[in-house]
Amino acid sequence: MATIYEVAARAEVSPATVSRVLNGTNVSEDKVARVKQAISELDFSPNRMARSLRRQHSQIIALIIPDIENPFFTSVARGVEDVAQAAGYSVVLCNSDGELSQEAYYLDLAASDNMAGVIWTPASAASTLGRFHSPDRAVVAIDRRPSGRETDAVLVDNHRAGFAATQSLFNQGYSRVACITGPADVETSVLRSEGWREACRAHPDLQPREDYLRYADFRVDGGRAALSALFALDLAPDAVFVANNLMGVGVLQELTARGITTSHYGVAILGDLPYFSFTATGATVIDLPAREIGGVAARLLLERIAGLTDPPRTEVLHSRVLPAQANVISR
Amino acid sequence: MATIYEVAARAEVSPATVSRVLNGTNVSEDKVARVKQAISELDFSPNRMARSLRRQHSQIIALIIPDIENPFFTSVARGVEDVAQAAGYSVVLCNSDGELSQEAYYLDLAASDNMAGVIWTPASAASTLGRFHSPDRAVVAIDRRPSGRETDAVLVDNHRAGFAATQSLFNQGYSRVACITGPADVETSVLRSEGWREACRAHPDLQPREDYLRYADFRVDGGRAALSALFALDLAPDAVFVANNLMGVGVLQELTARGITTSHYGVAILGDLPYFSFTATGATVIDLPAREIGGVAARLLLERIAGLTDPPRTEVLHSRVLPAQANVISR
DNA sequence: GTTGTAGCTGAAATCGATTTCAGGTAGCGT
DNA sequence: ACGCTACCTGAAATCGATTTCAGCTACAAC
Repeated sequence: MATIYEVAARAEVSPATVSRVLNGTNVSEDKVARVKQAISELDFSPNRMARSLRRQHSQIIALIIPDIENPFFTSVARGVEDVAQAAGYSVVLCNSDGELSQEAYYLDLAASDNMAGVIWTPASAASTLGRFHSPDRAVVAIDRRPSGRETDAVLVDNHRAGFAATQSLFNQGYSRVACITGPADVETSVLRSEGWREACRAHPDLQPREDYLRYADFRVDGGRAALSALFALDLAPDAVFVANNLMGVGVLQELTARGITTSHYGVAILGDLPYFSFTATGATVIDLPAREIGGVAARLLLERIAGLTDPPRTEVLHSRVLPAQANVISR
Repeated sequence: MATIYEVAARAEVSPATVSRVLNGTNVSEDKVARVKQAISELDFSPNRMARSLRRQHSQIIALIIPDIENPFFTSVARGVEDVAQAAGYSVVLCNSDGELSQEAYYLDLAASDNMAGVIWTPASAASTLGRFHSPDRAVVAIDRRPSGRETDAVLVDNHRAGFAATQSLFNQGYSRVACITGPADVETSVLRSEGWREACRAHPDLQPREDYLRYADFRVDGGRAALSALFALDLAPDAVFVANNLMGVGVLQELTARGITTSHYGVAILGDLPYFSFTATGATVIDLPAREIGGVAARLLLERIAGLTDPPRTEVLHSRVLPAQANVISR
């Protein structure tokens, strides 16, 4: 691959001038023309490693998420990529698997690779930026916030979504509504379950039963096990609010296994599963604007990369309750 | 962030020695100790851009796929990432959207970024590596092959899978089996439909009808439209083999919309949809080992990066027909 | 005692861009 | 004519590692 020196030689200018042409600063017209000519003749494209080394940051954004096989994060990734790519940045995908050690590994990587910025879903409330923490490093949190709140964040209205989901179950006539949420040390989990709790309180003849609240792991099997445990209670609930999409799958699996249909058992799931649309699960789904979340996060990050120094901002996007049947044959 | 020079100064050795410690070559024990001490005191980690510039390739692998929101490719990505990460490489995710221009953009990027290698699903049979083509660049194709066949490839037994899927529909008692496959210029599409054709031929009292073969786009809507068109034929088919998972969703949508169930209409889908397991779609699913494909591709790529110069290799992984009910309540 | 070999070590070159610094030229005002 | 900007330009330093090259030491063999 050609270098800037070969271009310079061919155009009979100095490498500095070539660089200036590349970066659009003041160069006389005839030299610009000669350089462009040489560039195309040599099929030259600048070496990004050399550029990054000199500039002290690369054109790469790290996206750290807990599970790339969860369609929610896939859509987020898509949103991030669309915006990032349009701005000339590439996205490195990093699976933390929800583990602090993996997360720390990737943050370290982002630092030693001088990546332009990081968009991440902190694995837990205990997550920290480690060595990536620095005033001039761009960071945006997605879906949850890290322990120190000093970064930009893009969130959904978790509390309200939990409330609305639970509410809709009451409206459907159920009275003993349980809640299966994520790990207790994840902010998102807690907010969603508090939405549930509040909706229960608002219900006149019912106190929220604490044994109706189950902390699981945001995964299929965890959701399934949690529902199983709920069934073992003396007075089992007759409906359940599930705080993420995968646990929702687990719940539906368990119901199917027990031969129970959603016409007899209320299910509201926070977060959708694309391509499920043709099956009548009968569950109420609260739609999360995943792709938009990614897009907004990327935009905030790019602003930081460009040097914005405003105090941390938080964008809250809204979820949307889909009526129990709307997920049938839509799309 | 500390540099190798600061470490050298603190350990009272030359930068060269620090580098040697970092890379595990001959250094006396006491200096190794001093250097390690200094490294940990300064919390030093080497700047990967500088390293990449000097070494002429980075520790980054590009993964170019047509659709990150397709669970098949998501699983592939997961498989690639697991293997790559264990070897100290990161994965940059690139969505080509099946378009040659996007694909070319990312290949260019991989070249100008001196990425260690590329794993890709060529957008079409017309895809070429462009400027990334070079004897000492590592490349592995996944799922399909590019026009020149000079790279390693990881494929599935497309022809056989198409044959088996079709066969299973005949075995279930259907006799007019149609086929909905992908674009005609994609190798994978063609092989799968040829599997279908052969299975039809093998059936004594039936010639494969060419109007039963539909080329679509591997997407939901395309599958749906294709089935719709099949229904419009004089003698409509009574079963259909669908050549990928998303088109399978489209087909199931269309059937649901028409109030037809899979007990009256045969459906065999090549490629599964994770998390669908709890719904009894009644469709026969041919499982593809997506994650394994990614893992194998990454392994082949790493071998090339390490300098292997054998002639191009092709690994074929096997699909597996799941009986029509096995996808209910599994997992 | 001399020579040879093996193993360490540091100085300096190198990777390919960007950027600073120090001119050089041209045009304009007085 | 002289001085002042304003604008271009190229030489050289720079980013932070790796790697070559040559020198040094220590020890063994003859």
